[in-house]
Amino acid sequence: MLTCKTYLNSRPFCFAGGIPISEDLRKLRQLHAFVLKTRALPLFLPTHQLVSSSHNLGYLCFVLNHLENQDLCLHLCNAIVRSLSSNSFNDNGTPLRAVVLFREMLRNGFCPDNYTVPYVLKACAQSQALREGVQVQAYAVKTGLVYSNVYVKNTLMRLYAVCGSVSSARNVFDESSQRDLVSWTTLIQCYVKMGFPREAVLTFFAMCDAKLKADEMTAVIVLSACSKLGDLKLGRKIHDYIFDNGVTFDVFVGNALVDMYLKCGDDDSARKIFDEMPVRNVVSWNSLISGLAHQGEFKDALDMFRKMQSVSVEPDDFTLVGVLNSCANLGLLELGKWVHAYIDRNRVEADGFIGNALVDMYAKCGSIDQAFSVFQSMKRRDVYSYTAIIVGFAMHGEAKRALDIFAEMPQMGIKPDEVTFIGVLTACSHAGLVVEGKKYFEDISYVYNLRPQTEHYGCMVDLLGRAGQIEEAQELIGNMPMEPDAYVWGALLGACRIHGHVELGEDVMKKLLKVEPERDGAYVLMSNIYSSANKWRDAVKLRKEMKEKNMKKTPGCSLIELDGIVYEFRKGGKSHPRSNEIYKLLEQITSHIKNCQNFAH
DNA sequence: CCCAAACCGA
Repeated sequence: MLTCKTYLNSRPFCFAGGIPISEDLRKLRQLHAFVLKTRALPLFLPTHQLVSSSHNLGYLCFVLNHLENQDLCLHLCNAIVRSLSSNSFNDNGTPLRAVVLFREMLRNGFCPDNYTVPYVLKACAQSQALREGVQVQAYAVKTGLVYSNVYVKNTLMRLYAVCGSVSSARNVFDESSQRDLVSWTTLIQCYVKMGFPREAVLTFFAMCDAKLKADEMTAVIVLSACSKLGDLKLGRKIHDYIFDNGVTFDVFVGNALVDMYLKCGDDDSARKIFDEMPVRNVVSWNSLISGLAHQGEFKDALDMFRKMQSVSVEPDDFTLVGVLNSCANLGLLELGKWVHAYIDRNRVEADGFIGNALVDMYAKCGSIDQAFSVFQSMKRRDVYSYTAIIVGFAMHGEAKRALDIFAEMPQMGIKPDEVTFIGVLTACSHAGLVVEGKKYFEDISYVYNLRPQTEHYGCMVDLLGRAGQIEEAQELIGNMPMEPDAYVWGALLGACRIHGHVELGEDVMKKLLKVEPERDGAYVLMSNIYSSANKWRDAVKLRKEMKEKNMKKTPGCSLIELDGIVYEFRKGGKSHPRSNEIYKLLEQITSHIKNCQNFAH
């Protein structure tokens, strides 16, 4: 005789996957027998136990259908659907089992209700199962749930949001006037995720017009839209809104504010918020570190990383990517290696973001072989991995290796993006591969269906210009579908310098000054052209003009790390204690190089 | 039912 004791004695927390099917089935049979006999469930049967039987959802449904109390039946199914869709229980395709149960419910004559549907939809959203979700939607439309229950509506919007369909989410939103804060927030979120921050902010304002007040979640999402727009004025406005409307300043809001201020270029406000946060978590530190790195303030980013360690906050992937990025841009190979060792100690393999950041770091720090070995050891490589190593080889003058790696991409099923082609074209440019470069440039549009950007034209002008094909470079500029920018003109002016075209140079300088009047690059290049043509008077005149205009100097700057100390050298700077000796040596090297050049000619 | 942050560039 089966008693409830039998059930209570079995392990209460055996989840599916942990137990063999046979035992699962045996338990269901026991349950089946019990239900058939009593038309009731054993007392105190925990839901977990039912969930653990979820390998046989059809059978489970069938069993439950024999219960006398049909309300209880539905209630149990809902509990199971709910736990199948919950976060704590969603490895290896568990969420989709919620859909299976939903189907079994219909097959067994249950009527899924306003508790079932949102959770099934949530499960679909988790697995990005749009096809299944749409079928559930059909049910929700047929039963009218979509119109009568705002939870159903919101989870449906959420499904479309994660599947990337703004218009469908918007349709659901528009369909009935029953909307709450979550509906608005989900729509705003959808816009941000799909790369329409402007629409997100407009929707937020529409929400305000509809007399709804944002909560912390809405605030966080709208702030992230401001970050993406880099619109400081707007960001401040949202900050004021948060303050005026009593939105709780929790750690999420704080983090979002730090992120927003940094992405909008207001470091001081970001630091102020950070300092005043009553509670901080690793994300707070990450926002600060990656935000500073994003602004190009790599040294500050690393200072914050040290501070973070001094208060014993464990770095996560996001932190390490920010740190590696800073190392890459400062050339800090030693710290980069330390991070690499840290990763090896704390995880199995360096893939994804971390692996890509490592490849980039080693490449930028001059260890191209290390970069390549990390690249090769990665189990999964994406377009970022490939681009990082291609750009790395290109920077190191190894055009052939760069192009060989590029040729591998199609076989691996990875489509190059715009940045990849920057790497490919610079590789060609440095190696003087004009014919190949032209071919790759054509391929951008005709093979890969991408649109060449101003940057790609810049590379091509550089490539043609260096090779002395100035007319062709000019022709290319003439055919550009967009306005040439400073890089394009700069590349052409650089070519004029290399090949000594004074008159054309003067022309190009004017064009360059038009698009970039505030920088000194055009003057510097042009005065070099004059000097090499022995037109000293023109050169001096230009230098004088430059001084009068008081323009922004592009600081020539390099960093070198020695025994863990970073030395920063600026053009003309004398900050180093032994700068006299350094300049003397530099002069010797320069004259040595000049001698070699003369010898070569 | 809705919460933030990261990797490739001339």
